[in-house]
Amino acid sequence: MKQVTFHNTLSRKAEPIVPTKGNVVGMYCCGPTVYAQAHIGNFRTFLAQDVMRRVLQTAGYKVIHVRNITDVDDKTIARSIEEGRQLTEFTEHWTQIFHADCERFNMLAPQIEPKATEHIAEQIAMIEQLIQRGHAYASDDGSVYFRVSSFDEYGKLSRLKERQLLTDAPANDTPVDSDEYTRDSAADFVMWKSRKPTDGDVYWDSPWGQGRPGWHLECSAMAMKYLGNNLDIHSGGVDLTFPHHENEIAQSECSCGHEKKFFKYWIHAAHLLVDGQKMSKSLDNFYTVDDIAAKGYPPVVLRYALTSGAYRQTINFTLDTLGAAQSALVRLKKFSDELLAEAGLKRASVLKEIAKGKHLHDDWDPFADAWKKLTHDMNIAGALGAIFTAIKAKPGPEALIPFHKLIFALGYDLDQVVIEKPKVDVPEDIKILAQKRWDAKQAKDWATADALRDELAAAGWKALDRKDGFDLEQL
RNA sequence: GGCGUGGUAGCCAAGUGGUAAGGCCGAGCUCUGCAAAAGCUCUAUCGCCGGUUCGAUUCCGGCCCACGCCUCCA
Repeated sequence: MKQVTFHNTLSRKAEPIVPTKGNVVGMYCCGPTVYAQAHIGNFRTFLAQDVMRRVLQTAGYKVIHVRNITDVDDKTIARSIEEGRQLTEFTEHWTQIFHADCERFNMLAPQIEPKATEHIAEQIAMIEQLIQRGHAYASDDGSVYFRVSSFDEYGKLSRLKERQLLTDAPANDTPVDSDEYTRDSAADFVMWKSRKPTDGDVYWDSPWGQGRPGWHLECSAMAMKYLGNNLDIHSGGVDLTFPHHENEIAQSECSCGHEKKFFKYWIHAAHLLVDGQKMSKSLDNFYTVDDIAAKGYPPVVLRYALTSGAYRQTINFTLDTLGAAQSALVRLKKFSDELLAEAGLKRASVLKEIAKGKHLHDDWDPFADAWKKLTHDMNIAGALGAIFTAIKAKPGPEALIPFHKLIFALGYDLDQVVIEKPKVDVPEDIKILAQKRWDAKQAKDWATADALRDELAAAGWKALDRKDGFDLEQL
């Protein structure tokens, strides 16, 4: 039974994943625009995609994971010019930081990570096909637009027809970009943007003159190139449903003469709020992995906090949830440690085997319920509940593999979990007091020992005894 | 205005037409001189009002509140 279901935005229902081709699931994820460090909201989505992939792999599918890097757009160009750096150098810098963050989160690296700037030819070819088929037109200034009215199915993903768009936008909302005026219809979107002074030296030659690709186009061209035969899953944040994904569908399906459906399953992750509001720098609730790490929480704790809620539901992130995540992870780690110690195995080697697919049997006992929850539209919260319930029943050594298969699927790097409190520098006088208490204790002079404990407490310290000594903790 | 999501214990959060998983925190107990650790136990009638039903937190209708999207955005 390797059935995995996900909620498909196209049908608005949870559907079992049936790959286009055999046992291979093609999975395209809209990746980051590399102009700054990704924030935890971005990672909420990327982490959901990572678990999605891990669940599919654990179920026995071979996943081809493609995640693009958007390395040319208004923001990357503007910021790089601001900083006086070459676009490639600038985007390379942020790409590296993105990769480092992904690693810290223990995310599986996509097998293919295409960059927009390295697929200009494919994008131009797609535009040419669209023009040929009458779905696109060039304007006088050399920009090319997709003619939305030429595609009957436009809007099928976001249910555009059922919505009444806000049309009376304030006058100053009208884009000043010259190419915006030359569109035949307000709904038409740009696929090729003619070169502007604000683009600096960023441009490519094309049949329509110098310019650069529009944002929606790269995903279409690269997804078709790398997953043309495995158009299974396409995912991203909810905000991409419209217009980004709608436009991708239009471009892609029209470019091939409607021979192919551009992806069977569209999966969207909800947004993240911080303290009940949208993250923003002005509200001082804008966090990156570094910000959370600086507060003493390793990335695995943040990963837990960002993934333990339903992926299709907005989560409200607060710093308090990190404490809960930390404590829960400690329990998982302790359980893992016990099982491994009993079996005389190392966590890394067990997980490595699982990652390689060496334990693809369906023997999930005693975690069958947890796995079932995980494969049913990725119910991570439900799965965690089932895991803790199973742990409470104190299962035997047979739990080792199923438990670690779940840990693999959830992607928690338990080695990052710190069970002991970090050692802190203890002032000399406190050390002396504590030593005196220890000596009194050894002499079974309880009265003195207790008095010294009180003194320590008054100074803000607490002694934690071990068999052969003591640790000190700040109150 | 249109479309959509959510309101479950102090906090976070699953779930189901038949009297509510789990995590965190807190409290009590057990166990160790004390403390810590560990273990055990305890804490909700599911926003409000109607309806359908033998029975609804779960279905339907209305209302209130919060939030998201409506062409920059994970």
